Amino acid sequence: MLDIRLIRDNAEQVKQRLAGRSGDFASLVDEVLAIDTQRRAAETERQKLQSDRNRISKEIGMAKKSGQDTSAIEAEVRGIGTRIDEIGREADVADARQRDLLLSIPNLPHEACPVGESAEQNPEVRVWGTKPEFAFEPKDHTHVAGALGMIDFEAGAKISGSAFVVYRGAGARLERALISFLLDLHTTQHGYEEISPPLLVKSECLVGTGQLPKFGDQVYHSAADDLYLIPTAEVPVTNLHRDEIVAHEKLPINYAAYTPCFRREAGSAGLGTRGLIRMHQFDKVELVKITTPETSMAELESLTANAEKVLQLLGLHYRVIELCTGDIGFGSAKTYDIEVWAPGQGTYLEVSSCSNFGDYQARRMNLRYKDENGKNRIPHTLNGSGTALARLFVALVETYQQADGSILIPEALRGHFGAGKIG
RNA sequence: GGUGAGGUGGCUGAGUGGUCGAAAGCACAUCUUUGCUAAAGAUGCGUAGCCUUAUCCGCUACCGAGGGUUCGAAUCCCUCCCUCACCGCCA
Repeated sequence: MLDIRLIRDNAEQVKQRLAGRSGDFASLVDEVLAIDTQRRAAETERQKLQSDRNRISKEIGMAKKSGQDTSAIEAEVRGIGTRIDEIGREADVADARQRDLLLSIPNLPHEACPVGESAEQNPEVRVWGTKPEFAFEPKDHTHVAGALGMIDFEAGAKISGSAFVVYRGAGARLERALISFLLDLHTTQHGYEEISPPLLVKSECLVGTGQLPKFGDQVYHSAADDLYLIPTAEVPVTNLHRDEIVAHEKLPINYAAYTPCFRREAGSAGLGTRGLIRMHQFDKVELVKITTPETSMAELESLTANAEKVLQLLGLHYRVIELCTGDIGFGSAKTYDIEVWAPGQGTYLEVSSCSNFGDYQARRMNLRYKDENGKNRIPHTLNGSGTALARLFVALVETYQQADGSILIPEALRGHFGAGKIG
């Protein structure tokens, strides 16, 4: 959520920076400005009337004590009460409308965010490793892992429908090994605290991180309980500190969480047709940071480096791209995507999206921190996958497949997996 | 799911209709004094909104949440949520 004062005082600048995004938000800014004027006028009027009522009510109390008749003056205050109700409703409606509008305006892209219209203009930041060479035609992971009995799409479809999968045997074990490899790496080498959160959350959490109200059709919802299945651990983990004032000594806060992620993928083309690449449910280890505004950009670099380390240790070729203003996520101010090479696909797959949200999420969830001078300030929040599992699984299987159909397990993972190869 | 007890400021905890945003204690900050690894005293110390050139002043709201009664609600009434205990059920 943007600061209404920022919009009020720098409307043109705000519009200009939002213009870099895809979509037109200038009219929303105008609308919020208009409602803000209305809201403040009503609020001022209401408070003046309340002040009158408080004063007169006090006089009634004192008059009654001294035995005077107060019926005339009571009637007068009744009139004020009616007026307060009327103007109060007006103020409340305007206030709610203003909040709705603010919640549907995306974050301002950071000055450091490259300007561009779409994904084609995302600059490549760096490349690690090289595309592996094969003495044979590398196969798709569905064939390699399918032949070894590691994944079963038919079983997934039978139980839950399309775009669900059952991992089994070495596949299930590989998935589990990856999860503990990732968590161990981030908690013991990178200084993150491990979190295992609930997978069902209240709507407030989704508003806090920005999925609601705009993207409600992408999350699973249990109407009977009004709870939502998390689309990413970002939601419960960042909201751990919703409505809190955190002491500055605690910053930066670093959390790592493994959770399954649930996404409806409504309207996604090609859902489930490319093996494990786009599923309704997938595992992910998420990294979340809460930092001071001064350090958030440096923390974005370290968070991204922490995620990259995963691919380096597994010996997987990848590239890092920076999202341009036209491609950046709704709440993000600056984002790096890490894309791993999948030889069987002949393409790079996004396995991590590392974003600095600035104060956008923190303001939505009323998260603050007390600085060195005892002043309440709004911290910055960041998150990134470290990394998504299903696609990591794809890259691993496709990169380490052998001519005989077996899969080699990279050195770094052998301790967790308990073997050097599959098949 | 049932029954009972509760939800007050960073914490503990008073407060059952009228100068209560709320006593007191603890914690914290600044200052003073004695002195020295501590003690005593003074002062200050919640959040948000409105007004405003202003983080001054002033005003408003907030005592789990939302409604209601009343001239006036932390205090009375209703609904809901949460915590704790016991029972039931259960991985």
